Amino acid sequence: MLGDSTGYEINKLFEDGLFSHFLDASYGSIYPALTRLTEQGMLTCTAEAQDGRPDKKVYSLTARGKKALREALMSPVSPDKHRSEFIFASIFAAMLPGQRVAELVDAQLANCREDLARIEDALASDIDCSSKRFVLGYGQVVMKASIEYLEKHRQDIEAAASPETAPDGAGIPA
Amino acid sequence: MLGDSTGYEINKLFEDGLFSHFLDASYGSIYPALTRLTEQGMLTCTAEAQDGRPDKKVYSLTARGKKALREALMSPVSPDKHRSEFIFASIFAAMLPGQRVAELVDAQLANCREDLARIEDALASDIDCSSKRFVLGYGQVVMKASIEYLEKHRQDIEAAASPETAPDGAGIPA
DNA sequence: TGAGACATATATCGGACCTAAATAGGTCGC
DNA sequence: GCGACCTATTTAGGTCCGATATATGTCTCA
Repeated sequence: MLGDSTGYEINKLFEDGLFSHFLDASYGSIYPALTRLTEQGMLTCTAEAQDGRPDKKVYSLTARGKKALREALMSPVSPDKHRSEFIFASIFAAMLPGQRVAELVDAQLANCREDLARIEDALASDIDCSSKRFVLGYGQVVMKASIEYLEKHRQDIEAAASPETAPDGAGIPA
Repeated sequence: MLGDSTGYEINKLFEDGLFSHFLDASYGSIYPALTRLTEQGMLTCTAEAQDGRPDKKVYSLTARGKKALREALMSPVSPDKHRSEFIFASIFAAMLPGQRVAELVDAQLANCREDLARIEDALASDIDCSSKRFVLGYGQVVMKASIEYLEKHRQDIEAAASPETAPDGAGIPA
């Protein structure tokens, strides 16, 4: 729907592109899906020969594929899922040394800042499309809120860390 | 680590409890994991007979299990994953009727508000544990930021919706 | 000029995980 | 007494991810 594309390019969309913050899909899903959708008449495939590399297979959405997408978008959407190993580790801060907790917060902050930078780059360059701006703006406010919270409250979780003195498991929620 | 528990109770932790916003796991993961961890000596299991129901199997973390948890928490954590079908649909707002887009925003707002209410209930009742407060607080600010953004910018995505007049696909990002 | 890192490009295996249903009875409200 | 919902475990089926294999081009830096 976003234009003719190869599996490789679709993967990049999920890794660095417009989709990267709120969506995910990997080669193990993308290539089998392209094959299946072509068999079902949702896509057409044009192979372009290249020297020294596998053929570049460019896929295009058919009218039927577009109809199927529109129908899919009319059916109920499931609620967001947000998974965080950082949060998981934070729950058990009381059994970790303070240094490790600080390290976890630093890593989380670095991830958020990187994500925010990527989003703001995209916002600065492609201000053309309103749905794109809406999606990027959503990611931006969520990342900003996370960063602000971590900066303001990191001492709370760092204080919860178990120094050598505290007994194992003291302070873990019941 | 959070106390002796059954598989059923662990599931509730992921569905409504402390873990529900940032983590997920279902019976299909929980029960096999409990069996495997018991075989590996990470857990012990005590079956309590109940009339008319399957035995209630109460699992307890062993010293070895606790050590393995601590080691796991010292190994690198992967970055957060945030998946949203709402965002996916928003990207294609231009091929949907305005009514459908408004419906999607309403549903997303309802989900966020429900989540926020659950978090704030938990914050109001259990203010005992600092790591718990930190985790709930993180969820709270993220949900608040989402709700605020949706309320302030919903007209942007609703305006991007394709009325009957616009051609299919006009306004979809390139 | 050469080494190493990174990008292009597709494909697939193994395993982890989720969804959903099956099973069986209990409690609570109306 | 009926229906809705809660307790409690188990598993079959299918989807999806992570990692790797395969081959080659390009860019950087010494």
